[in-house]
Amino acid sequence: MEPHGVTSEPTPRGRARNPRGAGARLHDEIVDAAVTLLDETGDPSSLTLRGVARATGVKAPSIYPHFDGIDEIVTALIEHSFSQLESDVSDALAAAPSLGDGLHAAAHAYVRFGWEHPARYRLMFAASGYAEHAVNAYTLVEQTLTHCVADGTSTSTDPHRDTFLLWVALHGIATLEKPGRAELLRLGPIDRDAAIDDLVERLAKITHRP
Amino acid sequence: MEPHGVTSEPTPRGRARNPRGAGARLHDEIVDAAVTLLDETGDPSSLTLRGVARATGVKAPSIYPHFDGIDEIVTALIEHSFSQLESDVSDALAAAPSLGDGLHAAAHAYVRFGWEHPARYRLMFAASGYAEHAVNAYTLVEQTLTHCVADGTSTSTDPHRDTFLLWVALHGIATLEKPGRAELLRLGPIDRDAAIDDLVERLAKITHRP
DNA sequence: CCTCTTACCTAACAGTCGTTAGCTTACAGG
DNA sequence: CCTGTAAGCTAACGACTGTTAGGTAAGAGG
Repeated sequence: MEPHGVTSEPTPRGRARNPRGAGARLHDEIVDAAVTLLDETGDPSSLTLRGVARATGVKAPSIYPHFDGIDEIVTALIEHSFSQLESDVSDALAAAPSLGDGLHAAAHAYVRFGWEHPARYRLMFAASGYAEHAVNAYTLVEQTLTHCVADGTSTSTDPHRDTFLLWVALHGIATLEKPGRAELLRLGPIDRDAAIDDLVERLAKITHRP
Repeated sequence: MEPHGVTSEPTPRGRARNPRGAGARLHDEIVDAAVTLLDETGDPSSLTLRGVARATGVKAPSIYPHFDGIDEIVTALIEHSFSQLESDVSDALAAAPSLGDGLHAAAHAYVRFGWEHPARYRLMFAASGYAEHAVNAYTLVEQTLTHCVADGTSTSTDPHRDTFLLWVALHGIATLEKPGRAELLRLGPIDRDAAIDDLVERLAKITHRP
């Protein structure tokens, strides 16, 4: 480009341009940048079109070929996050040696997601319409609990209701922050991980793990 | 008022001015306006200095004698809301005929606040430092639960931990929205109010009410 | 009646935001 | 090699934001 190269960067202004057919690659880069931007700032108001463009390494107008505006980006971010949460939960469930352990592992995986991405977790459930996304992980847990009842691991008489109660409680603990907040609350030290196990045992009526 | 009134408004531009010594009255009006603004829009990003001024019926610079900026207004809003929540809970507790009923009533009052002011409730717990505010209502519940144990209404062996579990679960249900969201979730109809009672009984180990 | 302080205002600034219009540059197909 | 188009750019707009500087009107004290 420059005859005798003082400027060695591939593109003089802006970022490295995507190759010919791969313009769609920017679409995913934008969502990823929005995710890390939200995770790092912790502030949903940082999700502006210009801010996301900046985080992507792109000028603002370059967003428009891929998204109609910031709302579409946020929608994509939320969908991306829900599928991440869902696979976290189902992976934990699948990797466990037993159904009871699976429920415990799934509960921990769920709450961990909330602890590790607090701003994103809040945004996911702030928007109305979270129900459609959450339903997959939800029915997964409900089915597991039903199987637990069948094989005697759970004494639940209403897996449908108990799944709801368990999820509500986990949702509550997930919106807390993970570090020593309990001490800040002057409650004395409370082991959060043990609390999750307690909730699973009491609300899903799972007998103590062997 | 006016001798021959074409202009009937007391002050030609702006709002009715406060009387001489009562300039501090605007301070509370600003907080009230911020509260209703957030409750009505449901969007924390509507809490701008100019927006709050508009809702108060005042021009933007008139805020500065009372608050250094929007952050101070939000802080005042949060403190106001926590004391409202606290009095809601303690009123419910005090009005109940028995300790067990009191815990149920307090739980319902707590969740109702979250349902009726969703954006405000979220903002209250989004800011770090909510712990200092919540601690009052919290210890109130813990003491009540301890008394329940003493008089046999609860079989809890660890009121401290069980208060934490109960609060976490209530916090979870409070961040849901009140209308038929459960149906939206395709869970089939779940009675939210009955769910609250379930949580109180199972987590605080309260025996069924007479 | 006069004055001075209180309570609030207007005017204006710099910065950020979303959005449109139009330009530049690299590369694939002929 | 030439050309067309894809990929991303610059420039600019109008609207909104926080914030400062300085004005105006009303009412209490003298």
